[in-house]
Amino acid sequence: MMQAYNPKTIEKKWQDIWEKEKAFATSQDFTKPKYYALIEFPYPSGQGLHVGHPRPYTALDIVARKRRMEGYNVLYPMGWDAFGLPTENYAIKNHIHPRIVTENNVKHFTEQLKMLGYSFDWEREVNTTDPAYYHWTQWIFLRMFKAGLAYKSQMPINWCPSCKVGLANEEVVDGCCERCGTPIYRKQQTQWMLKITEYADKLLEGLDQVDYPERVKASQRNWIGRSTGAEVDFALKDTEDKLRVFTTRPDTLFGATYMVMSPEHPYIAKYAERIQNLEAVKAYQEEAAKKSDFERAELAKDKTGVELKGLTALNPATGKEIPIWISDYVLMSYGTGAIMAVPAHDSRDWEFAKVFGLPIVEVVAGGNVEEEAFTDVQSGTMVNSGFLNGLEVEEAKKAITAWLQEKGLGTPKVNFKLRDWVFSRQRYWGEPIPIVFCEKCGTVPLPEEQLPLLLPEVDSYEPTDDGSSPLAKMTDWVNTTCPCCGGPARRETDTMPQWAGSSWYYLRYTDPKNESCLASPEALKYWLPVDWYNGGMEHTTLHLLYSRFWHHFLYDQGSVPTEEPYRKRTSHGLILGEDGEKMSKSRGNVVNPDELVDAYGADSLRTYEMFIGAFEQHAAWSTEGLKGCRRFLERVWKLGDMLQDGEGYSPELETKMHQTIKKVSNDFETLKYNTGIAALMALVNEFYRVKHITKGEFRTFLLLLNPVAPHITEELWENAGFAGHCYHQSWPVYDEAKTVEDVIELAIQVNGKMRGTVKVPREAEKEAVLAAAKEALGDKLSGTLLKEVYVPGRIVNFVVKP
RNA sequence: GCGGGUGUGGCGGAACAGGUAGACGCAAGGGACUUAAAAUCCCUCGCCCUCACAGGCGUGCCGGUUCGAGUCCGGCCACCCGCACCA
Repeated sequence: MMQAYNPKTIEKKWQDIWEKEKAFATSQDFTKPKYYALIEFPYPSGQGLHVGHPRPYTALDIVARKRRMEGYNVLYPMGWDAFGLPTENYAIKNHIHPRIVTENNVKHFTEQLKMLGYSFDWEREVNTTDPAYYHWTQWIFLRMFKAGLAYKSQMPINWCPSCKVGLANEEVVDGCCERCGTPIYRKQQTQWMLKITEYADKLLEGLDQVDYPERVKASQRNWIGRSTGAEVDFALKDTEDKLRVFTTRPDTLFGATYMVMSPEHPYIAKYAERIQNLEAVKAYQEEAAKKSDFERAELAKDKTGVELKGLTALNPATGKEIPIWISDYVLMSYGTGAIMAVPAHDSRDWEFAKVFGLPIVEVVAGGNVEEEAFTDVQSGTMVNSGFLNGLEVEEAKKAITAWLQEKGLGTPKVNFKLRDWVFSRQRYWGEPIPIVFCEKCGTVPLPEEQLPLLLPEVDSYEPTDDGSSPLAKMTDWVNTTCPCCGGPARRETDTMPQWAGSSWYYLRYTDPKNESCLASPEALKYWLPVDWYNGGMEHTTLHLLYSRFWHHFLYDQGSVPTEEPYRKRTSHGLILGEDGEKMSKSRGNVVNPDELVDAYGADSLRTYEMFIGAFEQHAAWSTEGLKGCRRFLERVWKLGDMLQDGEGYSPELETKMHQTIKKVSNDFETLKYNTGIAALMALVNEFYRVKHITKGEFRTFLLLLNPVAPHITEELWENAGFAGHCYHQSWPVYDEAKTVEDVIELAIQVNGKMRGTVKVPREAEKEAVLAAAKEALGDKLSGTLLKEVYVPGRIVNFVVKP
């Protein structure tokens, strides 16, 4: 009888051995087959890890450990996405430098991760706040600037009055700041922008060549929001001017009975003199400006607007004079900021027309436009549309577009919902933007040799109410000389958003200490693309899209060898609190991994997190369930007591062994960790049932369990006197032929209902099986036999008429 | 509204490619061991009827295909997530 299972001592013991032996260091041998497994690097918050973190980390740790045993050179790195607001806010509140806060948090996270026994290559740790790292973040920015993809723009931004920072559209949720929940409002400010829209099509097309879950691809496509249609010019009556609109339904042009401009449309000022009801118009504009985007959307139900009296347009198809309205249901930021309204075939226009009594003219037959807008494009025939009459919608689109082009009235056009990325933050704890403003030379990029541009020490990290960065107060730093002419110049004082550093970190892991480039071409060529990238669904439209954009750009620059960064992406489900609600401090349902590891051990926690349920689905925490996994490992621990000599598998377990190797091998590849572990539990139950285990069986079992529970398996391996360590061994192989029993139990049905079973040799002839089945049924089989169904290895079914 | 997903015991969840629904685990009940408790071990565990055997019902609902449907097809319902006056 060996000692009791004590995870505390054995886990520490093996973690020390792995560290000392550099057990999981990535090989520099580029001739070996490679495998790059990546998990999203964490933001080192003050709270430390919660039980949600280990789920994806363990999942890919299993893959990484298995791949090493299969002979791959594995890169499984870890790092820190350490710039960001919470650290800065904590620093402000407690008067500590954010760098110190970050160091402490990173230290805490590192201890926690090491305590869980992950096989990360800690030699390749990266930290986005390290100047040696953000050197290259700045470098990429400069490259974008030189390529014309980074530009400064005076524009309304999403301003969070609490964080005192401008936000990207992606960071605004329900009109509120994603971080603090404060309602945002629009504020005019000069901002750095990245032209992600230039890559909209590439980002869309790239999705076809990668292995992402459908829901991830769908949200990216939806976010990019490509729509095809046409731009059409409507002449303004009694002017030389035209009002341009974008429409996806040029086929309905004959039904355009009025037009609507956004309240921000420049024509309102341009034609102010003509507008007879200018006061009412201005009042409406002011009202609209006061509303946040959120309020605009919330009040969407009721259409409001004002007609521009004195300014009308001509429908190019009908030649009829039609009124122009302004309404906040038309957005200045999409299309041309103006629309042609076709109330019969657009539900928003229909509602507006009903409110203001505007004419509704049906041009696609098939619905009842008095009741509701008919928006179907699949069925329906053109009517009231001159030369389009009788055509189907799709044909009409082509015909009218050709006609518009011929007459010089319009052109085909593609629009995207995707907007350029607001890249400035008026904050301290971020990468300085390496740009200088010179009166003579204008906006000047810092020469690459001057990188990294270090974040200067400041007295206060407080953001300013006027919207300028804390760096603006550092006059010593701000005032500099122009790299171009040597004259006086000022530095850009905004910093980059947190998304910058995380947009390329996976590249740095391949060559983390390189001082002359972001990573050597040899390393990139060998390691890219990332073979498997797991992360949260919440990063699907932000991080994942941004990093793909940077990667496509770097590919165009010749800096990386692949178009797409990630070959395969998976998303883990959240771990919810025991109450089934999302874990949060305010709900008080947060579970701390430190206490769990202390009470049950890292191997138990790892096993439970993988056993908790389907990996891609959310799962509620259960400490009872964790205890069950600890119980399983206790049973594993005691297998040693039943150990018998024998290198092979005992006859009664041979099939089960081969089946289990097959099942576990497959399940660990396909995110089905829960059933893989279930198979290992079932195998242990078998060992207990037969009350013995051969050395050969024990070896195989330990190796299969090793990626999940690495500490206990190494300890048992050593205790059993096996040579070397588990992590030196090859992954067990199975013989397909031996995964099937020689004698199988067949189900027997009568008229499709289960009526019994029969044991027959696997290779038995049909006649023999049917005879055996009949005998097994006995007098349960009565009536006229109509049909006998025998599917070898599956089922026997007798169809009878009673 | 658009897009994606999910519905199976008291619970988390299994079920290859249409072939014995409920693997594995949790909880619960019973028993053994113990002065006792914990731990451990053994048994039971979808619902109804039955002492038991046998039987009937059962994978959100209705219908279809099939010898046979949790799985395929058609039509619904409910819930969750993402996006949303994007023209």
